[in-house]
Amino acid sequence: MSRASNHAYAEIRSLILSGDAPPGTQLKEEQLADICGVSRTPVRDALRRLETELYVVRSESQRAFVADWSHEDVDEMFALRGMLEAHAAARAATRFDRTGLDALIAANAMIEAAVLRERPDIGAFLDGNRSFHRIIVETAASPRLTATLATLVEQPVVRRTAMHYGREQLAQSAREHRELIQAFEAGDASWAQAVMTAHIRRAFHAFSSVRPQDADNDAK
Amino acid sequence: MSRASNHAYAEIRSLILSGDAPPGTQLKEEQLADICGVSRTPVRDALRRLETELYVVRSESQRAFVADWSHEDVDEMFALRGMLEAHAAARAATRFDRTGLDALIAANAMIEAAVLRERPDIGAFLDGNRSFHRIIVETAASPRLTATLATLVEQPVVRRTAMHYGREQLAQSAREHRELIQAFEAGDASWAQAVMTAHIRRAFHAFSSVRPQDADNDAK
DNA sequence: GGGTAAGATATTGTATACAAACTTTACGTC
DNA sequence: GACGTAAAGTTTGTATACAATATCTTACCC
Repeated sequence: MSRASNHAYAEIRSLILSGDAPPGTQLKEEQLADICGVSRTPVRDALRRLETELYVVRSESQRAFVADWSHEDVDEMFALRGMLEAHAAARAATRFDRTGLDALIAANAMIEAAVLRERPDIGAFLDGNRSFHRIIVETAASPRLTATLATLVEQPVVRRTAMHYGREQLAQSAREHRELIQAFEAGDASWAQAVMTAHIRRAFHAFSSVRPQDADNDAK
Repeated sequence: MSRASNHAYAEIRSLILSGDAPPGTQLKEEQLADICGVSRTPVRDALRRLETELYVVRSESQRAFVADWSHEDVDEMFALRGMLEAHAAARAATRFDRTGLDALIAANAMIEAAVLRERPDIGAFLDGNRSFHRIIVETAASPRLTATLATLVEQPVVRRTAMHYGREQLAQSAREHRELIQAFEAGDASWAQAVMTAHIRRAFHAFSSVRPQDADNDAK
């Protein structure tokens, strides 16, 4: 996809993630076109993409709205992601080479450095985390799996979770990554799969323990 | 999506499934617009949809081609579908009511009737099979799961598999459905999940045993 | 006063024209 | 003859105008 289309996608997505367009907000094509400085055509493309990623839902009459993720939705998303990422980890375990492992180790080093600061750097943590998981999914070498996981992007949720992680929870995340790396180095698919399942499951419970009023503050 | 858009989607999809547009064929927007009798705009929408469903792939320069499903791709797709449908079965097991179960029983009765004819009716088998699985996914009541499975449509593959099923294999399918119904009636999530996993796994192996030259004949 | 229908307004869907990008071809140079 | 480059042709991307459809407003009838 091209320049205008990507730009519209990024812009609208950030409207949603920043909270400027809270759940339930109607997304009108013309209005978005104005905001993004492009015509309606690329906006429509962007909305379709955001729709498959479930950031946007459509009414019966095809009007677009910012999706409202209920607790149950989040639960289901974590369950699906857990299954699929664990599967990715299992496949990746038999496919990693030294280069890939080193990249993984580098990503986790970045995460650990972010955690060890006086005041943990959430932005750097998230960047490292994203890299770490992306490397695993890519190593799994299954285009279908990659495409499927792409429609389950949960960055807003991960972000909200990480914002409320204490240093200890962030550090625990990095430790779990270390164990994953061990499993990959051993080429042990079952081990990798189990650790990943637990890793995502723990993140879910960390998310669930965030009280709604705290989460709301993210948007402000 | 609206009339023209849906029409283009259905038309292009059938071009691919019928074999008129074999894997690797370039899909040019203008040419498709002519065939479908609509303008390029709805064709573009349709191509985007087919792209997320992996019927269509794009070159680096955004040109669209009919996807070529390697044996490995099919393997992966069955693995993903197996995981997700088994998960759906587990969720559905705790959610079925009498109405839903009766619908399931009716769908399987249709399948068994199709199998018992002198010459098994593959079309009716496929219709019943589709209903059966759809009821389960709907009962699982997870919009995300439904959306995810929708991007893993494998009707071409199921079709090819069923075409080469003997009567015994078709009957075995129906028996597995019966066991699924038992698991649902017992409300036993683990049981339902295990039976569904085996059901899909067996289908994969039935598919794999179809020799490529036989499969090619389907298109003719 | 409430409900309904008709008109007005707002929003999305489609077609078409033009712009940008990529591919191919043909020509010139080494 | 091979390689590089530029120009022509092909294909996709974007903008805009118009059509269809949904939603809202208002006025009228009961």
